[in-house]
Amino acid sequence: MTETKEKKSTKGPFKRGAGVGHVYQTLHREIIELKIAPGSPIDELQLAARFSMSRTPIREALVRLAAEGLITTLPNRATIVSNIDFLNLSQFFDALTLMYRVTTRLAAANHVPADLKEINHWKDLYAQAVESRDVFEMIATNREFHLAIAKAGRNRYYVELFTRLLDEGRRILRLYYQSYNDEIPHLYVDEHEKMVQAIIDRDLVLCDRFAADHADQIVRQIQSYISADTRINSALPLG
Amino acid sequence: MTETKEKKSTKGPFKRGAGVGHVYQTLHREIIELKIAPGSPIDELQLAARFSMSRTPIREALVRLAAEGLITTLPNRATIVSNIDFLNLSQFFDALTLMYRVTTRLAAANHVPADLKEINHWKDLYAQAVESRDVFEMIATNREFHLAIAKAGRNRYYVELFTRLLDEGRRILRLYYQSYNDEIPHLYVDEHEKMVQAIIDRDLVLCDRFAADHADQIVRQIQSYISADTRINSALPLG
DNA sequence: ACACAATAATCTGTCGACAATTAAAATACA
DNA sequence: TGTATTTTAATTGTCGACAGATTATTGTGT
Repeated sequence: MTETKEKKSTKGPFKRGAGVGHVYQTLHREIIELKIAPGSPIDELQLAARFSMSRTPIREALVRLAAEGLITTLPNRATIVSNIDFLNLSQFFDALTLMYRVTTRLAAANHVPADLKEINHWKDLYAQAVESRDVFEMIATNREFHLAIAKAGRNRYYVELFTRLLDEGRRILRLYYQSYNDEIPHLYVDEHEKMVQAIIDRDLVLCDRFAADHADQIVRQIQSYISADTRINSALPLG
Repeated sequence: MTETKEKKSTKGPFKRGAGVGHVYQTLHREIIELKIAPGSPIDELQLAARFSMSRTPIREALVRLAAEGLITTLPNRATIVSNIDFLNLSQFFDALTLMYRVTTRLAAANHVPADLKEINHWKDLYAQAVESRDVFEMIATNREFHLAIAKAGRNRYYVELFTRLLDEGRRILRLYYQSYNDEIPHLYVDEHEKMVQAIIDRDLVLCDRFAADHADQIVRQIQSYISADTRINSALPLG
């Protein structure tokens, strides 16, 4: 046999228990990228057919997503993609700002050379996305950039919370990207540059200030998007 | 029929989908309270027999616990209760301290009268537990006290992270309660009193300082427990 | 024509069983 | 006797099917 294990058959393309992870990751991305709109019902049978597997592993993936708050299960009724609760956005902004500050500070304190390589990698990709005016790529690379900083800070609790917050932020930005303005992203490129330099210099105070400023920028941007939004009732929960 | 719905039979004491929640809560508590030791294997068949239900709802509860990090699933092999990783305790201390400070500050800013009632309730219960020298009750009520403060702060992201951290702390304290000293708890009673007063006065600065001090106390306490621990290899992961 | 009740359809929650995989036990061999 | 190899056992991951519950549909009465 030239190939020991690639696909055990045409039906089951995943080996033993890898399917759940695949379903989880796929749905996660589709929810974050608003491929599935908030409030949309999730049909287990449909997913089972789509991924060509039983409902059982599908449900396990859904339970994971529910634990993360990405989907909401109405008991005995449909499970839906969680709505973005615009009524409590201040909680989100507050936590996001704090995590920006804390993770950047910790990165300055704890980073090793390998971390800088990763951070610079995403910093460059973000600048590149700005150059080519690819809005979705900007949103995605910006997330990875700040997540790389968080990982350099070496605190799994912060990394976990920050990941959730950045993902939530991606959903909101996607929802309002229509009014995206390409002045702001260039500003972000500069701010990213300054943050990285402060991390390299291990200047905690400067990191904290840059991170706070950066967070304020993003919060203001999101707020301006929302207030500039013209769609009627776009912010109302569907349920 | 005098009773419309209580138990549909002697076998299934829970109605439609309430079983998973029960299993989750029960296992959660048993893990937190160290009824099940870290590293212990979790047998699905055994749990299914114990709760007299199929493996399917058991597995869903386990997936939830795994998402929370309380259990670890080795693929195709046993799932075990997660070990406390003593190598990265500083991450835990750092995050715990930050959450103490942030939640107490927010409580000062956002609390309403009903919150104070809840906070005072648990403050009194803690003091009472100290009086009766019930160590486990101290640990439990202390958690509820600080969680009540966090809830008064009205930020679900912080409440969620803080909950996880406090639970992790409970596991560690349980592991080392043998050397519990009843001088410290009295100090905590005073500190709790001062924190509540600062919250009532809406004094953010004072809240921050008291919370930071309180966190430092607890961190020092845990650290002293660990260094005073005489058991050989008690801090080593089993795997 | 509208409100209400009965019925049907659809989807979730649960179950028992089978397949795949790994750990343990038994056997063979040096 | 100790080590490698096969066999057995136990346990996880997956499946198809059934039962309970909710929503949509149809039917009935005023």
